[in-house]
Amino acid sequence: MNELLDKMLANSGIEPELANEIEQVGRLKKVTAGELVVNPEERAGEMPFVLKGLLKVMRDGDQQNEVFLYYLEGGETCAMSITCCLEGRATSFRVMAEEDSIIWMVPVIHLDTWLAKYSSFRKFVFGSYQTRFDELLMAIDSVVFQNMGERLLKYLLDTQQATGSFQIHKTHQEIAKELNTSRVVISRLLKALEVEDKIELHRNCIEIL
Amino acid sequence: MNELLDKMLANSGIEPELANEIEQVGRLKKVTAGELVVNPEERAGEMPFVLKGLLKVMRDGDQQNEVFLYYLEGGETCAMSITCCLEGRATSFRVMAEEDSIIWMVPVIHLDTWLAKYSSFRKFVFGSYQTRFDELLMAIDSVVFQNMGERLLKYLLDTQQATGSFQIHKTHQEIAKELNTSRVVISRLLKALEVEDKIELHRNCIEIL
DNA sequence: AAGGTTGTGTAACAAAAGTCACCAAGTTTA
DNA sequence: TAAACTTGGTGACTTTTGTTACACAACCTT
Repeated sequence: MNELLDKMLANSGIEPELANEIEQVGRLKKVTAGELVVNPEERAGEMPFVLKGLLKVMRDGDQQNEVFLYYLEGGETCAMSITCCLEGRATSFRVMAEEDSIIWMVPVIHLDTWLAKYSSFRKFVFGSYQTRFDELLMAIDSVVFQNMGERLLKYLLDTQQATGSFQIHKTHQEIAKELNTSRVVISRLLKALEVEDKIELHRNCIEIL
Repeated sequence: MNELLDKMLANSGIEPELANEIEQVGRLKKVTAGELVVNPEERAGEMPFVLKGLLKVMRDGDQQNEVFLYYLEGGETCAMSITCCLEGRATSFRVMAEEDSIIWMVPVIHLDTWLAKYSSFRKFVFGSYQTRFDELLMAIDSVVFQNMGERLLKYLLDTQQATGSFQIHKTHQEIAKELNTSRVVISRLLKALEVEDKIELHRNCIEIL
């Protein structure tokens, strides 16, 4: 019935019986680029399996500021959503669709049962946690140990990696927001990267060389 | 036999049967202030339950730099050690004894069995994950959204909270290292905090007012 | 084509953070 | 007790990052 889901679950090492259960209780959600997937306000109690597309996870600050944490690609799940839903905590982070995406939303109610029953599910969930911890730690690295120029380059390369395209269709203003700095700073540093022949600048588009 | 352990496990909502198993397979480890508890090199495959004392978790950079992430107090466990051991990954972070501490070390081999068998253990482990995620996110907040003066104050207050003492026995150099900056910067900012009557400076000791 | 909007480049300046140099007061060691 | 070392204070300076202001080109709308 749902090819994408079957494929993703099989790839994640999840056994057919559990895959069937996941298929039974979940629902398909399609989001378009820019749309909010997990709202910090509404605690939907669902865990997202990314089937196709690209999501990005952002951390919100006290003011209107925010910072990019990492991308969630097809086949991945959002570990923070899991614990967040489980505990009903309101830790403020946002998951947004970076591209049009297809997601399988599963009520977290079933989590405990599956964890008890399926070793493959335990492996999957703990694997997700490990990956997310790594991503968060790398986010910390980049903020603590790198200067803005290095952070920017890393961001561009991460984006290239996640989207698979060497053309990044974002404005300087958008990038500035994700790195929690100002547009002028980004323009300046991008220009420097262009002089170093690492990128090429066009309107609404940065090309990685 | 081991009062501290029994108390901690009971407080964590772990049922007697599991508590008994944990008691059977673990070993007691005493560390003195400054000692390394989890070495990024040696993958011991053990999960630490902090019974008494205070540990701190640091992230190592590429160079000799490092940054403080959070404290682990009595009754807590190190979620990162769990996944790290499970997956055999070499994510570079360090757990050190901030005070003389008593830890119950448990081989991670048993984790999967316990997760399948005990709902209380699932609750405990996921609770730990949630707490650690929160701490990491707060670490990111403080680095991304705050300036060095605010970070320093937060660090002092966190330390006061964790140790329970209003006197922090650290040199400016040590604090500088934990915040990945230089001694001069810390001395300057501490002096500013003293002028604002938020702290009082002594040799080898900062007093929170 | 005119007029508005958006995106980018850049200069000039301000603030924050990092560096270097040196001094002074404690502490330890010989 | 003198010498050596540790710790902290401070001035002067540099670098990095952030801010303000403005010019201009590309794009869109009508």
